[in-house]
Amino acid sequence: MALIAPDKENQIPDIVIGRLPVYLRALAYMHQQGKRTTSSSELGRRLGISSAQIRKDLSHFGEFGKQGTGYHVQHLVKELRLILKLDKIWPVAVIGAGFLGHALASYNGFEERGFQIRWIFDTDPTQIGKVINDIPIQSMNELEKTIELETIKIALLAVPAIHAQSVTDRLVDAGVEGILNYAPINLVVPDHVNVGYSDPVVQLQHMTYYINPNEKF
Amino acid sequence: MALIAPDKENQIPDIVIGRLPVYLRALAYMHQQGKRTTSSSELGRRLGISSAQIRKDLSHFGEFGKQGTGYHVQHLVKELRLILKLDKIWPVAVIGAGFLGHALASYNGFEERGFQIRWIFDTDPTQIGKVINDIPIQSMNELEKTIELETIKIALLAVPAIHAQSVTDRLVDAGVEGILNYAPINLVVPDHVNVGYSDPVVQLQHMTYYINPNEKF
DNA sequence: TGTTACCTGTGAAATATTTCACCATTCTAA
DNA sequence: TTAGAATGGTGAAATATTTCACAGGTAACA
Repeated sequence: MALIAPDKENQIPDIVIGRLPVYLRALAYMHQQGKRTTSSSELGRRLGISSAQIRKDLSHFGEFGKQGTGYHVQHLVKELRLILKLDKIWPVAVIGAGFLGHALASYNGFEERGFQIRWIFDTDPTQIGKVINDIPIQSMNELEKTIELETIKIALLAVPAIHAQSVTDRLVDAGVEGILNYAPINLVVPDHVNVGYSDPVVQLQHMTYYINPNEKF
Repeated sequence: MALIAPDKENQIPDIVIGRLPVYLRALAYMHQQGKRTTSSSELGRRLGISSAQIRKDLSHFGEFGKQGTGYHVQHLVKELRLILKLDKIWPVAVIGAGFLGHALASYNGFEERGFQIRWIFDTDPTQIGKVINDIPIQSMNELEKTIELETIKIALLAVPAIHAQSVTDRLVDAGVEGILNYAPINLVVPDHVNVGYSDPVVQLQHMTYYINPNEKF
């Protein structure tokens, strides 16, 4: 008599989810270039990934290709956007209006890929009220109130490392569920909150392992 | 008679290398806080990683801890810096002097972690000659000449996506071996060149898979 | 000194991920 | 109509990565 797993884990590996946005980016680019169809091998060549991996990844979500032909680019773009819940625009808050917060708020590449920066917060009284890319900088005093009122789910965290954890705690308490952290520090958050990290130094230090420095320095 | 592998692969997994900078960052932080010793379990708790993984990772490079006691923070920091070749400062070039290039060049957190921004390049004639954080913006016409003369090995790529691949080709031809790419596009490079990617949208799209949008938008 | 609570480093086991290899299908062109 | 080349989906096999679990070793303290 076989024992049946009561709650068969059938969830898709996170590592697979993490590749989907990369596929989407490449496919959207192809679409923009006027390309109608592509194949797992062509996509793999562009991304430096094996074709089998791409097919296997996509197979978790359905059958999107056609044997002999490949994938219809526009269709696959549409499907990936649905899977990643990008059929609506996600409103996003930027926390911190330093150089980096300014650069993020000024970047116009978010919207066509599913996001819109709608709020900017800072503590500096001399910054508050200034406008970046049509968005007025708000006081951090209004953080919780605004997050709850607007049900903001995603924030870009561009504050000094020393304040990153305390601001994170405030964001989480107010209901934020996704944080992209630019401060060079690890954040502690509850399980239901997703954190992404962007620390250029971490990435550079990863590279230096493989590079031989020259004698000059 | 045993067949002996002629070229036994004994290299350390890249995924392990990728975690070392994160360990280093946390340890340097502890050191700054005045902490003398730590343990794999404490470090793991902070980073959301199992203690076994940390011990296993470090074991690839030697024995740095002491049973019953744990790790001497300052010592482990020193060892990790050696492993990652951070005992000297790596000079770095920023390509592109837009908002992002400006933010990168203005950031003062590089130096204490092993890097120094020393050059900034842009095509815009009205930008050339301007100074950011003591560094004058140079013309892209001087790119190859400067890279070769100074033997620049690492570059931060902050140019529009449309130019990213062609600039990359120039960097690689001139001798750059590590590129941190901020443009939302995949780069094709030879095997010996290391590329890191930083695209906030890719990270946000990864998160949205796990977050339920609210009804408001 | 004896006892207890902690630690590391590490083989072995358990999982997770990637790759292989092949069938069925599609398209092209002779 | 048929042959040949290309392609997706997918179990099975191969690899890679993580976790387990325990033999020492250390420190603190009664």
